[in-house]
Amino acid sequence: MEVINIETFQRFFHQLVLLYRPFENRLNTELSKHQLYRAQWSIMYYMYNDGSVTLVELSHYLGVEKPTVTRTIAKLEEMGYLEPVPTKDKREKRMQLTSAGRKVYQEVRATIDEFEQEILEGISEEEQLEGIRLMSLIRKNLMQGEF
Amino acid sequence: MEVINIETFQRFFHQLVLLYRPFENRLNTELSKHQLYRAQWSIMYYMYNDGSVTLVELSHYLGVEKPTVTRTIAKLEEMGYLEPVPTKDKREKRMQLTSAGRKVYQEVRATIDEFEQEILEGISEEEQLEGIRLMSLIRKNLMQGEF
DNA sequence: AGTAATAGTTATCAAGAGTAACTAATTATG
DNA sequence: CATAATTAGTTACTCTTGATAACTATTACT
Repeated sequence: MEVINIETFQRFFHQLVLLYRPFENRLNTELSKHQLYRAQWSIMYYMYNDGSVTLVELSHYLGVEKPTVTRTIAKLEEMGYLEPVPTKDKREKRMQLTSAGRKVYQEVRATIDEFEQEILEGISEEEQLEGIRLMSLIRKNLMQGEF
Repeated sequence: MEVINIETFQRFFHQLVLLYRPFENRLNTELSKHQLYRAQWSIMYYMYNDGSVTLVELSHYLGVEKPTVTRTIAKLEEMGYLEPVPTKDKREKRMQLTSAGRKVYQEVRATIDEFEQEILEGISEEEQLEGIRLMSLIRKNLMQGEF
């Protein structure tokens, strides 16, 4: 087993920073074809996979504050992609995708899948899975104590 | 060898988005102890390792537009961390860290190293190196054709 | 019943990035 | 060599996405 080299630590996170900007740029380019932004897409993604969610759930999941979620949700509702789901607790605002929202999700997903496959070229599924594992581990370490 | 599963593509990039936000939050918290921001730090990092650079070099390296670099550089110069290096080409603005800049860099690096080691807990150097390799590969795919 | 905590909103601010349009300097071309 | 094209950087302006503080309404706790 090798000794942990301090240079590795540096390079890992610097690389993350360097990767994220071009990635987000490209993602936004794809999303703009559907008049959507990254923050909106993240919420639609979560809802498509997990059904109805409250704003607090979203806030925890995305790691952003409640006012940020309120604004993005309001915009998506205005666009007709989200609708409220009645709940017992009257404080809660539970939302789900409308049928229009699900339709747009599927269209966007087709575009995004294409672009993602393109930039993951030359990377095996095994490597990708290892990457996912790494990222979720780091995320867990980061969120330790938050929320 | 396994067949590439479409679900893996989705999850990889969604995981990247989910990792980046808490990471940047935490990084900014560390940097705020030194009155610095992420964008400024990225530039200092690049300069410390690569010596003097022009704004265009920075723009390519960081994947942002020139006006963004201009602004950040101006702020760092005002703070006394950067100084211009004379060049033959009078259009160019070549910059390097001042001694104050190098001093601050080293101080910040101590803080950042600590935090990075903390959140990379439980991840072997081998895995980290694999992660770095993956990220730079994807970055290369992403930047294909840009610039 | 009265206090705590929770969910969400409103208002305001800031970082950081982009685009368009520009100047000054250098290279290329005809 | 003179002029056109390219390159480096700047200025002015806009936008997205996030944060904080202070608030209301509802629910849970003691």
